[in-house]
Amino acid sequence: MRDYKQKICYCFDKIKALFSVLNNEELEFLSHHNACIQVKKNEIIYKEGERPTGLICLSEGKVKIYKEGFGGREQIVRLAKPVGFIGYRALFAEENYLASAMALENSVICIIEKDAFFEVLRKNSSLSLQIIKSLATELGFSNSRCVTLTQKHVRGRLAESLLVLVDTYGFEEDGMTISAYLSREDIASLSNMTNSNAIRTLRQFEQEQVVAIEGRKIKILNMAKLERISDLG
Amino acid sequence: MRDYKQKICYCFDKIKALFSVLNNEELEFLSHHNACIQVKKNEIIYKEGERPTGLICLSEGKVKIYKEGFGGREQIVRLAKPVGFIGYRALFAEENYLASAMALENSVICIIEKDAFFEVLRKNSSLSLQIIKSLATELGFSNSRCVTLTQKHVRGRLAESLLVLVDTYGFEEDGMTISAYLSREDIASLSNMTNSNAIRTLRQFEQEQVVAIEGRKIKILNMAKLERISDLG
DNA sequence: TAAAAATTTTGTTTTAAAACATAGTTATAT
DNA sequence: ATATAACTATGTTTTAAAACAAAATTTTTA
Repeated sequence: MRDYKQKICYCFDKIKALFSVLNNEELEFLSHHNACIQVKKNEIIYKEGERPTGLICLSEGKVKIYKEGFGGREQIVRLAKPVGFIGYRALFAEENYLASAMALENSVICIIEKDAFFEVLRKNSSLSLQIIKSLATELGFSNSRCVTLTQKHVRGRLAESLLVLVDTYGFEEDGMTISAYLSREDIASLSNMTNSNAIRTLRQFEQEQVVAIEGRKIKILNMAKLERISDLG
Repeated sequence: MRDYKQKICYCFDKIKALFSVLNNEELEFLSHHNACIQVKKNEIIYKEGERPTGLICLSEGKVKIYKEGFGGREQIVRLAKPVGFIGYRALFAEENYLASAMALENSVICIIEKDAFFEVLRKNSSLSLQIIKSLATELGFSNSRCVTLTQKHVRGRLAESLLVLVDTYGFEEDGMTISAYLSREDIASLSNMTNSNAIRTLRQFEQEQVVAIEGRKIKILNMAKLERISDLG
């Protein structure tokens, strides 16, 4: 596990949005048990097997949550965006992490101490209900994604992944460039396919004028067609 | 949705075990907002797209939770055993069902009215925490299973499914016969493969003396080897 | 009990995707 | 500025699993 040194925190205000159901006193309390850390691109925030020490909030940046599969083949379970939680599953299940988290770009995270957080959680049932709802929603995503990752073909999976990227990170100002610059490797891990297939299929999409590619920059030219490819499987 | 008629309930005592954190008053309250229903083998309890009306508890029997995939290909998401909840994900996410539930054998379910349950939930933070924990645990399973279903080969997937069956339903008195009699079709849906492959691979396992087959009855002859096949992928 | 339906079984063919190989390109560090 | 490493790209071969087909068996029902 990374060595989390306490630093002066400039970002608690940002993550407040995640705790809209708390009152000022509770917010104040959490802010005193909070540490902020800058993580560099490609830096690992936590690793599979480690023990959670607190509730991690992503304040700025982008993070991938991924699992190591067979023969070192990686699968991206989830992409996190600010402002949002990461690593909460293991915390709530009282387990060690089952996945790892890595910054996709320079990011800022806040860590709220475990005990402090649970103290608030025990008292505030609105917060509990909110967490129950979001865990249940995520479980739904996970189940659905499992079906598509196993049943869709390469084209359908890649198309879906691009849509997931758009859903998660949105577009740049031009309204067509996906606002996330993943490596082909990461696109492959997200789509559950080999590197080669991700590259090849992306190239196909370009030839079909569904996307335009410029290095890691991907522009969606024909959203409707992309959705059709995804839906077709 | 099935027409849930109120019936005299003989089974609330059984499902009480699920609510160990509630006091007698709360239990009493829930028991008055509870209906018990017998469902026959192959009967559908709820379908993808329907709206949850309450918290369903499986009191007796076995139930599969499955999703319809592409080209009607079914994937079993989870197997439920008594005593346990089913259909709670959609209820907590405040969504319609994303999966369907079908009885694998004659079963008894109890349905606790939605509003009554949430009323108790809002007041009892231990119950909330318990639910948070179990949702988080299940999310972990779901993520892990997704990796194995996509990355393991047919043999590994089938071996894992047999282990899941054992984990969930255990053995008969002989200590080797899996205490669940699924169709080959269901074994295939659980292992994310075609019918033919499930049958063929099961036959292979028999030839390798890992299992013994007698119709739907499956005996595990060599657990260690089965685990090895599963771990190898 | 016979007929029909559903399920299980086995063999063959086809195909999608992985594995492999190798070259070109871009980024990083010295 | 040049060397090294990391990433991207593309072609070829191999392989695992799906698709297809058709028979045998079991279960259901009329």
